[in-house]
Amino acid sequence: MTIRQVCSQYGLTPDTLRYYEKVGVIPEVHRTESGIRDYDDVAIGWVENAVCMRSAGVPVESIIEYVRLYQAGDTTLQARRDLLKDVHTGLLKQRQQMDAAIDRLSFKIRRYDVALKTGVLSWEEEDGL
Amino acid sequence: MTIRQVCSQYGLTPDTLRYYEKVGVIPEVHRTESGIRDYDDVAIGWVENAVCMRSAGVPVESIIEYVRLYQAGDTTLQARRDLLKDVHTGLLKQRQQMDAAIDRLSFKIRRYDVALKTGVLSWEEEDGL
DNA sequence: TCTTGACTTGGAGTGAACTCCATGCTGTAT
DNA sequence: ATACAGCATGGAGTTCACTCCAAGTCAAGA
Repeated sequence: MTIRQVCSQYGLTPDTLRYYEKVGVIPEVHRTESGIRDYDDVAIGWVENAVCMRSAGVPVESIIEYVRLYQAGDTTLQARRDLLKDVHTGLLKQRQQMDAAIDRLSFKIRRYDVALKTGVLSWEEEDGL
Repeated sequence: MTIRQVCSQYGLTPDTLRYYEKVGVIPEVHRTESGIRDYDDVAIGWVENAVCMRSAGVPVESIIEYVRLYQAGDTTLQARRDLLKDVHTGLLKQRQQMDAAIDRLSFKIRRYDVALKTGVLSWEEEDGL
C-alpha cells in the first residue's frame, strides 16, 4: 500500500505520515528497492493507533514513548502498561473537563432558545453569559 | 480582587490572564486609578467561562468571538446561540474520538494485565499493540 | 526518449496558545 | 525614606504538531 492510499484511508497527508515515521509515532515502514514506502498490515495497525490516539488529543510524545518501549521488547511490558494507564487516566480527566463544558454550553443554548422564542431576556447580567 | 488571587483560584498565571484580556478571551477588566486590575464578580464570571472552555479544548478564537458578540448587544442573540451550538457540536464529536481512544486503551491495558499476571503473551504480533 | 506525476529527503516555515523578559510604576513594611 | 515584592506594558521567545518547499529520483504512458 502506498503512502497516498494510507493517507486517503485515514484522512492524513503524506507529510503528516512521513512526519509520524520520522519522529517515531509509528515504527519505520518497509520500503521497495527504490526506497518507496510500502505499508503492510502491521504498519497500517500502527497508523490506526496513531490516528486514534492523536484524534483524542494524546500527545505525540506519549505515542512515541509507547512505540519505543514496544520495540525494546518483552522486558518493557510493565512500563508499557503503566504508560497506557497514565494516558488512559489523562483522557478520563480530560473527558470530565469536556463534560463540564458541554453541560455549560447546553445550559446556555437552552437559555438562548427561550430568549429567542419569547423575546424575553430577563437574565443576561446575573452571571457570565 | 487582584490578578494573583484570581490566578491562584483558577490555576492560571498572571501572564495567561493578561493574555486572555489582551486578545479578548475575557472583556477588559476594571482598573484602580493607578492602573492595577481589580476583578469583580462579573470579570470572574468571564474568567470562569474562559477556564471551563479552554480546559475542554475550545479554541481561543471561538471564545473571543463569543465575547465580541456578547459585547455587541442584544442584536447578536441568534449569532451567539449559533456559535455556542457549533462549539457544542464540536465538543460532542471530540468526545466521541476520546471515547474511542479510551476504549482502545482499556482493552490494551486489560491485555497487559493478563500477560503480566500469567506471564503469557500469546498475542503481540496479531494487531498493532 | 521524453514528459508527467508520485515518491524521496532535509530543512525551513506556520499557527495556536501561551510564556518569558526588560523596563518601569506602585504601595506596604521597616 | 528606602527597600522590595507585586503589578503594568510591549514585544520577543517557546512549544507543539504539523505543513510546506526545494531539489532530486522513479515508473508508466505518449
